[in-house]
Amino acid sequence: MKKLLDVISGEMQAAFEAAGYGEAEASSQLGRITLSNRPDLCEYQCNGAMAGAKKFRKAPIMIANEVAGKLQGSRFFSQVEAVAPGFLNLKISEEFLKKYLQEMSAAEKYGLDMPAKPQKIIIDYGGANVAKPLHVGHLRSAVIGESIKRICRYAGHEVIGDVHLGDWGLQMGLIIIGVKERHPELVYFDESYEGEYPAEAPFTISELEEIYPASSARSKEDPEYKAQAMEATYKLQTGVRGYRALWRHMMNVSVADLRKNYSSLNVEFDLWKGESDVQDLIPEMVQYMKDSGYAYISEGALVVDVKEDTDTKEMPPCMILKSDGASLYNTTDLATIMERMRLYHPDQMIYLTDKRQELYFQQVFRCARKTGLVGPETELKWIGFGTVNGKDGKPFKTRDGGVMRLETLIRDTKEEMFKKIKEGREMSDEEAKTVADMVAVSALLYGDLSNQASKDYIFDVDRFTSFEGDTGPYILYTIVRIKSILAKYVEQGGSLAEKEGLELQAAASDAQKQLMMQLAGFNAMMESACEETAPHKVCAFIYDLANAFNHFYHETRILAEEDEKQKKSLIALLILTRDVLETCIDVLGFKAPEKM
RNA sequence: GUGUCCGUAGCUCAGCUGGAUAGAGCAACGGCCUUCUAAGCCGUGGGUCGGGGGUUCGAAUCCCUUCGGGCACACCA
Repeated sequence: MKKLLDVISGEMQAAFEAAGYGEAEASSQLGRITLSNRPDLCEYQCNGAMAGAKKFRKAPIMIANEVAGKLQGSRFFSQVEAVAPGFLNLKISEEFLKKYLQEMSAAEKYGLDMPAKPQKIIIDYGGANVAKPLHVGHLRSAVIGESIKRICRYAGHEVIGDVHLGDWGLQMGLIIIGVKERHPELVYFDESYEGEYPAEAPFTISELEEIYPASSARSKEDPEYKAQAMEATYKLQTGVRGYRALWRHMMNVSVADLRKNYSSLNVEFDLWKGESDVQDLIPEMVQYMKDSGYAYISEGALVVDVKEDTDTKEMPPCMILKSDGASLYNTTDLATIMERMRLYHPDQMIYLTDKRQELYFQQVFRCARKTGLVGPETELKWIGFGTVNGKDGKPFKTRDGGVMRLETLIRDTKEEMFKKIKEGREMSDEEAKTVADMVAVSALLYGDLSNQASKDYIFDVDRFTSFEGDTGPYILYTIVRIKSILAKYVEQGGSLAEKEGLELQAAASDAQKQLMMQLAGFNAMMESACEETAPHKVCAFIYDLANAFNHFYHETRILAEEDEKQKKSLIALLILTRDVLETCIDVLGFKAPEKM
């Protein structure tokens, strides 16, 4: 379905042409219509007359007048006005708007066109490491990645989400020796042991999460300890049985915990792959890079040059192997790219990481292209997100200066929300708990997603969980309000079934028209949110939509409407508003309760 | 040092393919619940869009410069 702005821009363009301003190629944009930035004067505007003034050597107001003349009686506009110095101020026809929304209601995905060629997209997000607790920073990667995945899916693409665990590096060695230190008697460390290893893990998730930071801290001060960890890492990677068995336990315990945390945020991955999955591909890849002449030894390390003539900055080579011959992050990432190309041959791979990794991904992407791992038909995209800061503007910490665990954060937010609900509403504990969880998730996700991903942002739980303003709870409240009216309508004997003559009529008030205009922008918004991988656009849209609805709500008696036809029209509008809002929060990753 | 991102109301942020009077939320103040959820709605106050220069009929938006801040710059991930 054509976007509303495109429809009316087409009409405007035709008017420019009819008035004799169509022949020049540069004028093809003259008819472009945008939302008005002066809602007191008009609903939409076109500035083409001013843009064309120079080209046609004519005063813009004269052009505007001629174009406006061509549009008198247009079925799209109820008002076309040429205003100094050359603005074309437009009001849309209620009848046309009504028809547009009727078509939109009936259309698949509310009029969002599906791509001619759906893309296969792999999105790598989450950034979780085995045996390391998730913290606030992981919230961003998970939440933004999940939303981008859902937006692209809704827009008609095939999207595969991969958590891509950090499960193979030195951190594993550190944990192994940490475990060994605490429980040297475990069979995993007995190299002469040949029997079956226990099925039960010798640690819980909390123990694991305690071991890693302790080991990590110690390795920084104690070179001997670090050497042990490196040796353990080596043993694990070369396949020592006991170490592998221990590693599998770490994986199982940790992945179960990660799943739990992610699912409490409605984050779901299709793939739980990790660095370990591509280890077997590394020798082959390294050999290929050597044989093809791309890789060479520099300062002892194996590297691939990724400089380009147009670079204005230093571009260090992409390192494939360290000088001691060991693999590193780059090696695994390149091997993963190779594997993904073989298994899925995606049209696009999207990586979501902290923005500090920008240069690193530039190197890896260039290397992958230069060496032919990725062909020109596959797009590599990196999305960097900003740091999560505390109210002081510095990286977010707990009160005592430690790292805030994601689990704690989610729990605190849910508890806080539960309290607020019990204070303000009559609700059983059980129901309040369910509602609080939903509202808390909306607060966290909306709080994050409404900011532009690339920017740092201040994480302020008090603000996100606030009942007021531009927040997740406000959006949910609006949806619940609509649901409540619809429920009452049914209670009073109405029916929401499609065949009940719930036909949208032309707007009966200005507030209603504003709401309808806002709804009509859905397909354009969703398309651009997908193209630009920008969940915050969805947030901005539903915030405007919720405002438009609440304004309309306060001016309009819906259930008390006496004209039956008009009442059904209002109900149809409510249904559409609810559905669009729910579609939007679904792509953001949260849901609305029935009551709150 | 090189590169890069950012600087908009007291605070948190939109707006940036150039358009008319720069917008929201919070905070402050004032209204609106016997009527569909007041977690709402309406209103008031609050701005050298970091500074300077340029391009343009027109600049928060484009270009240059300058100040302030964040981040990155091969054997970490």
